[in-house]
Amino acid sequence: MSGRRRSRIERGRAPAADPLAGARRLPRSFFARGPRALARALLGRVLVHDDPEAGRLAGRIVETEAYGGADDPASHAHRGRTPRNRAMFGPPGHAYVYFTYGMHHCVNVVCGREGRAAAVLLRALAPLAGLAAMARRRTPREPAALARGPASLARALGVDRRHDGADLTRGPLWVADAAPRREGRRVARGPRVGIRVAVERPWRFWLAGDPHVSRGAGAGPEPRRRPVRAPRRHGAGRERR
DNA sequence: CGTTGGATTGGCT
DNA sequence: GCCAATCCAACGC
Repeated sequence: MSGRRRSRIERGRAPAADPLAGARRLPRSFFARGPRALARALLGRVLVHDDPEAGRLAGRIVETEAYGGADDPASHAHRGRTPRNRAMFGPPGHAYVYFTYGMHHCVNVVCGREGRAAAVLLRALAPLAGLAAMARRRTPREPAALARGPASLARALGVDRRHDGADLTRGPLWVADAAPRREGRRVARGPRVGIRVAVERPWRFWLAGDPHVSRGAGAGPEPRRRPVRAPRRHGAGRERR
């Protein structure tokens, strides 16, 4: 949120000629914070992949999930460093891309400080550029579904294991600070999708009402804002991070 | 070295 | 709503 000066972005409807005009690449410092804070801060920013072949592929981040390290039983880094999760322990501002289910890739943004595992899983984007190229690689071609869901998102942007460990502050894969950021939407949160442990930690964040947010396998269509009795413990039972 | 199941998805019962 | 697809990381022996 620096007051950068730029001719006012098109207000109201505007030709999406170049949705990234004037966009700045987010610096390392932006990623140097805890996963929950970053998960929120990333909402509304734009993930960009200047693909050597497909050209510019980009979408606004509308859904994220925070993952910690040893303290987070749902994290890949829960049991320490391994060949797969090593990027999670590296410096912030890099990508942690993993392969799963024998066919899918998922993209994370590494955060926090080097040596301590933490990352934010990118779960859904509102496509902004390269829609045609994205549609070419995706099965449901409906625009709203092109990058809905972590594996769909990776597929749409052409991100795979080659990007594991990539520096987001330098390479073709980066995060832009582009307006309009949230279009007035509030940030909603709920349990992480597909996670069976630490369900009491609502570390999934999304822009309320955004049509590009994933259904969340089994987490219900539009998660409730407040599951009536959310045992919010005070004092004891408080965990770090 | 064998086994288990996954931060998922799309198509079909 | 259910389940197969399809690889391989993590873990147990």
